Amino acid sequence: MKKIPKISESEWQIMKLLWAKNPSTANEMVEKLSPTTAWKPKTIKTLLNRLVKKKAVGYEKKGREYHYYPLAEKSECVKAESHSFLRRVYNGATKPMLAAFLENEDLSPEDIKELKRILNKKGRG
Amino acid sequence: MKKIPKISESEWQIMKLLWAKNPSTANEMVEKLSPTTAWKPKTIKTLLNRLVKKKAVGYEKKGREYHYYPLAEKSECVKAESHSFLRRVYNGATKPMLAAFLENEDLSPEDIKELKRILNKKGRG
DNA sequence: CTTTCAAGATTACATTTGTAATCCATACAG
DNA sequence: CTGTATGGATTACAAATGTAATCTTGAAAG
Repeated sequence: MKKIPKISESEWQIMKLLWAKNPSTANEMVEKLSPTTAWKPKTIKTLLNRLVKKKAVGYEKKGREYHYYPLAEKSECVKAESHSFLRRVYNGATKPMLAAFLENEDLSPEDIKELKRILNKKGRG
Repeated sequence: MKKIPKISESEWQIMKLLWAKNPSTANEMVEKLSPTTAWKPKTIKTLLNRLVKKKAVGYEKKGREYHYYPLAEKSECVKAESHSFLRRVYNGATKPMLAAFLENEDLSPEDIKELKRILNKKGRG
């Protein structure tokens, strides 16, 4: 298993964009983030630089701009962050965490059906 | 709803101890943490101080020691941290998050049964 | 009472993070 | 060709965090 770099709260925003559209230019990301954040373009460049330094992101020069792409795998990062959360908040106990979410969060009947389906498959496995 | 202070990774360790045994002395916590962390006692005192400053923890003087107790409510902190995680990693989408955990984490047959029970109750609700 | 030792208060310091502004080089406008 | 604007590189700076050492004070020991 490769080692995944630690990705901060703000950096996660960037990574999610890159996983969704690979590759992206800095300006594309500025566009996509402008409705949801108040970040100045320079801020986004800084975050990209840090991610490059952490080897979470790579780039290729295309004309005057860079085309950035994720180096860290989404599934790995999600797993790491999930486990970190689970450990921090629930001492690593999966079931209580799931129970809390199932009880407290809104779920549509379709969601519930889908989750039951997963549980059934799991039970049989 | 009251505003809950931001609790860092390390501080969570402290808060969990205080929620589990309320109140606790600093030395009790040092004891409890010594198997799991490499923190020096002074480090733990620092974390307690910061939590006091953040109003997440209070204390009462008892003889020469303080008896520390949580001011922030566990359920509130757990909820805040959960939502933060959900937003950061899953853009706030509960179902995909649950599906990922259900599929990837180990669950005993009893766990599965219990979770199904919760889902059934939810479905009926 | 006085000394001392340990709790807590204060201070320390590097790293990470959030948030950007300024500097520099070069691809395009003319 | 030359000037300029823009993308990226470098620098900036405060707050938060991890991790702890030193200072201060008062309770306990004698």
